[in-house]
Amino acid sequence: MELPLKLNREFYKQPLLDLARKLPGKLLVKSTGSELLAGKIVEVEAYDGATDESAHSFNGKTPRTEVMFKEGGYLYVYLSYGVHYCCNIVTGNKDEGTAILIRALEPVIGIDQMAINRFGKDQISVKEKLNLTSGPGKLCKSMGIVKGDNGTDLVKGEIYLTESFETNQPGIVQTTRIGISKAKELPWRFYIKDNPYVSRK
DNA sequence: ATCAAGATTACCT
DNA sequence: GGTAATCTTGATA
Repeated sequence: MELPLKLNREFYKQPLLDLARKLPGKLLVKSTGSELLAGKIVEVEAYDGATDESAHSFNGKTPRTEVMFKEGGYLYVYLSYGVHYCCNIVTGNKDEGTAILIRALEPVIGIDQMAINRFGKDQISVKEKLNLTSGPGKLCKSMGIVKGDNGTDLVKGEIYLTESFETNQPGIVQTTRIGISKAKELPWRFYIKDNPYVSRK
C-alpha cells in the first residue's frame, strides 16, 4: 500500500490549536526494518505549558518534559499511572512547551501485528478490533511505542505522520478534555464525528 | 529519603 | 459504576 505524503517540519510548527484541529484524519506511521504499522488519528487533546495547568510542561522544563520544549515535530512519550505509555506530538516553536496527545486511532495498516502487540494473537473479533487503539494507552501498546521512543524526530525517524487518505475534511467535534483534574473547562479535545474508534463520546 | 499524584485500562458487581 | 494495578516524577526534608 502506498502511503500519503509525509508531513514536514513546517506542519508541526503551527500554533497548538491550529494543529490540533488538523490532526484528525492524518496517519500515524511506524516503519521499522520489516514492519509497517499505521493508524488514522481520530481523537486528540491539546496541552499548553504557558497557560494550561494540566499540561506536564506547566511548571517549566524538567528532565521528563524536556522534549515538550523542543520545536514542533518531536514525539513526547510518558508512562501513565505506572502502567501505560501515551504519546504526544510536540508543536510550535522551541521553548513553547506545547504538545498534542494522540488519544485514539483507527487501525489501517499492519492490523494483525497490532493485534499481536496488544492481545498476543492475530485473530481478533470485531469487538476486539474496536478496542485495539481506542485510547491513548491502547494505541501505544498496539503500535509498539515505548519510553525509548521519547524524543523521536518525526521528520527523520521511524515514527512519523502523513497526510490523510481522504481528500475531504472529516467532521470534527470539539469538547473538553478527559481524565484531568485541572483546567477542565478548556475545550481542547478534538475528534472525528461518529468514528467508532473514539475513546468516549 | 520519603511521599502523593497521575493526560489509563481492565475487570468486577 | 467502582476500583486495583503499578511506578515514575517532582516536590519537600
